[in-house]
Amino acid sequence: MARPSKKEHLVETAVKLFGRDGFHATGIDKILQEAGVARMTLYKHFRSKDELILAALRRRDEQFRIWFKSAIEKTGGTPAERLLASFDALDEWFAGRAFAGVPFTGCSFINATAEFSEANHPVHQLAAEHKRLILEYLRLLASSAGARDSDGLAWAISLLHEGAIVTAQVSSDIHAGQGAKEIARIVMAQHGIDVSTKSLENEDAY
Amino acid sequence: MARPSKKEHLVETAVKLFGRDGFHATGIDKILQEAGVARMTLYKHFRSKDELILAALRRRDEQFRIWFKSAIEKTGGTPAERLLASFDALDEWFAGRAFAGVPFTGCSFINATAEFSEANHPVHQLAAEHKRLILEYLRLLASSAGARDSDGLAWAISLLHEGAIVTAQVSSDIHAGQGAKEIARIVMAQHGIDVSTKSLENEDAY
DNA sequence: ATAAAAATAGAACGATCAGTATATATATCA
DNA sequence: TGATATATATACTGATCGTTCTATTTTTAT
Repeated sequence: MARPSKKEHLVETAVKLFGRDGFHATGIDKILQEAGVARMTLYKHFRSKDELILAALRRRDEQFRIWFKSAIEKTGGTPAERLLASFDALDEWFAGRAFAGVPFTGCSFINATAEFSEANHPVHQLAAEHKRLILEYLRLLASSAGARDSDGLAWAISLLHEGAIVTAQVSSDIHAGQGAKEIARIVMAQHGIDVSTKSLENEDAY
Repeated sequence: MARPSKKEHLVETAVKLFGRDGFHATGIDKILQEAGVARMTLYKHFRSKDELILAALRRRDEQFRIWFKSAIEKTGGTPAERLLASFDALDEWFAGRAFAGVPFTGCSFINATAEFSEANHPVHQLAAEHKRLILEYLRLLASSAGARDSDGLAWAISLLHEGAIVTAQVSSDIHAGQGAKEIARIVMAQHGIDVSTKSLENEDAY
């Protein structure tokens, strides 16, 4: 069959099923069946289920960060506006409009630490790394936005992201991002960034 | 044996193991062995594993809310101070000092929605109800504190809680509560509540 | 065309899963 | 003492778990 396909398709299927049903609840057989791949093909590419989990999460990390940054940057605003736009992106995700109509089932990395609680487990560490990479991106935006304490602001925005994700997940609150956005506005103002609705509209207008 | 014991001990063991290792990864046999209870005793009290999960989460909801409220109220401050004290309580939890030295492994209810993603699943709904009850308590505090929009403030504090919990869990950040507390101060000020460190010290002093 | 590589089907592994059956023992309370 | 819970141990389902083995077929590259 097509060379770029088998292993890749296996990982993509794993991303989908692990994300929807969880890691322990998703058996190898279900992944194989859904992907239409033979069992030995899996074990030719991966030593174990754990390695498939890691591969799936690495793929998800790549996939998510690419989508997230592009969703933010396509708005074409200032760094301050992009920080705020990140919350609009979250709501798109919550509404199931982010990844080819796949329903929102929470953040795969938060969910991963729920099933792998030991901090030194490779899966848990991969989740922590994913969050670190996003935090780094937010730091860049916060710094470009002229925040007094860009590290502190980025950390705060990240915490608001996590809060919105969990609120959307647990309480089925599709608009949690907008609520978090208002809090972000207050925090950004405190960091010396102008976030008045007017100035934002002026940026967009004409 | 002691009447108040067998079923109760089973549920408490389930709370501990489900909380630490997750729901699907924790087999019935491990719970029975750890609790020192016969298998048939479990099925005399519970129809299925799912019902044990529900019982464990109900117990955890009770246990957690009682601890949380008492940890906040023992500070004896004003309603505004209690809202801020909630973040100190979180850090106690994160440090493993809240529940008889049991290490922090995240919020069992957030973790539950990670493993039961369907919103109408009884386990997921129980998790949502738990969060609703905490939000109700925060609304009471926000209202007593004289917040302009007590619903909005309570919602914001709740979101900061979730953000702190997830940040502590994923990134092993034991002090996430203190960071969230600073954000809460800013938000509360915006809601017309005096949260200057000075006024708080004045409340405590002497 | 031929050799090497990749993917296939299918059986089997031992372990564990949730749940049931049976039969014995231990309490509780009249 | 005797009747009635309640708990016990143990073995047993049938299903599924992750993983390995063997042997065959298909694809790729020379």
